[in-house]
Amino acid sequence: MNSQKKIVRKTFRHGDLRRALLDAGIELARHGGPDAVVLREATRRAGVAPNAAYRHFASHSDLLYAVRAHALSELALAIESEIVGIRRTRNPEDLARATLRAVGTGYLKFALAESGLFRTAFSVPDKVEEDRDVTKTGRRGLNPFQLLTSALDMMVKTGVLPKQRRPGAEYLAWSAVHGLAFLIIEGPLSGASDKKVQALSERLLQMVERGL
Amino acid sequence: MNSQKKIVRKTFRHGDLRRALLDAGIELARHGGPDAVVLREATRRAGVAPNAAYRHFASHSDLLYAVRAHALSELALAIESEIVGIRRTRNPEDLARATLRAVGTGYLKFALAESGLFRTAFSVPDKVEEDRDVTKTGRRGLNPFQLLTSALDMMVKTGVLPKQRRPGAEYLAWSAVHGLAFLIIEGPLSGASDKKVQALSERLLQMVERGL
DNA sequence: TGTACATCAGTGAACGCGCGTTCACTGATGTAC
DNA sequence: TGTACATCAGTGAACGCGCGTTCACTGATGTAC
Repeated sequence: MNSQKKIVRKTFRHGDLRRALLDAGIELARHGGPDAVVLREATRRAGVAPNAAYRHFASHSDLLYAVRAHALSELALAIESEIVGIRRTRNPEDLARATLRAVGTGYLKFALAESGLFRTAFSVPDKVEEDRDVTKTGRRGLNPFQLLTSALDMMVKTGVLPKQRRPGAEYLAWSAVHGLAFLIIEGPLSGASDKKVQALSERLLQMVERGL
Repeated sequence: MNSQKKIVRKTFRHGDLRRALLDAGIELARHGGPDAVVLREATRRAGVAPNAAYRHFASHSDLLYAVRAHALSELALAIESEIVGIRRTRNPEDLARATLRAVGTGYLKFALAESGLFRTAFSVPDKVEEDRDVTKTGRRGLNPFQLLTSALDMMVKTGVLPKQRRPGAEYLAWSAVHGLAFLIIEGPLSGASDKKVQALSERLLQMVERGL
């Protein structure tokens, strides 16, 4: 039933229970989304009594919040690794365009590969724009939304995107990509082949680039 | 706590308990989304013992399914009423374009006005493409997805959308609109003003039209 | 270097909650005669 | 028109479940002397 990874401790003290609970929570989210992040199950996996969790998290939602932050951080890392993979170019306009696409591609790849974490990341409304919470960022200290913002800024700087079209552009781009992610992981595209998903992703990103 | 609309029956038999339970379920979904559709609460609102529900629904998920179907139907009606409101034009190309926009506008308006039902409608993956379930349709016998499809077909017929761009176009349009709906009701745009939402909606639909 | 003690991480037991679901029943209704 | 009876919608009581959370506790650890 429950995949009880009961860990037998030798010592009374755990060592790093907070970390262990968080890891268990992340694992639960990875496989079952936000609803699977159950405090009691996390303590079971850490091999500890249920109430021990309250030494490290004020409440269930406190744990869930930490798991969500981690999920956002992993998403940021996925986007960054896509940006790093852009092939070199002298042309700054091409680079700007490629960066925006990389943000979208990274986002979609993560949604597909880690749909549980992805769903957890967005299971609660969150003002990510000005968020300075470093547990939600990747290596560059930016959260996923901020990575998108900086890509769009680059497009303006290089003249690819007219300045007057910049305000609000992040929401348009985000909408398109997030919507496709939804259709793929929870909607009618959930059974579609990788090839079809791949093709739709590319066309969607084209649409955004052209339509912005 | 619970807004107990306890109905006092005079007769032993209820009359139309199925209908009453479904209505209660819809009301619950309207205010709290899919998780609020609780079988026991529906029976409470109908003024009936909890197990009475089993005369009319095989299980909790059976009830939830019926509520979802209703939500999809209401969404279809919202879209249709937007289509009906298109101002007259002789130009079939303009009409086709206006129809697609109406589909998007209706979708977004419904998501905003009835976010609980909207979330319920999409709380479970569903193959809507070939679905012939009439409890999910509007007046024209089409579900929301099929209304979108027919709008795109119109665009091809009038030459607004090149034929080779037609396949898969529904998923691109749907992605953009659904993503914005999400950002508005559950995401970072949840606190945004109506004006801002309105402006973003229009720009998004422009982006789709131009980018398809 | 050894000992007393404060700290506080984790224990064990229990709580109330609300859920979906099953059981054997009761009593109003419609129908056959 | 009146009566016996089958039907089946709704009742009442109970089930097991798993959850988040609280309580008074215990015992390993690090520190002060």
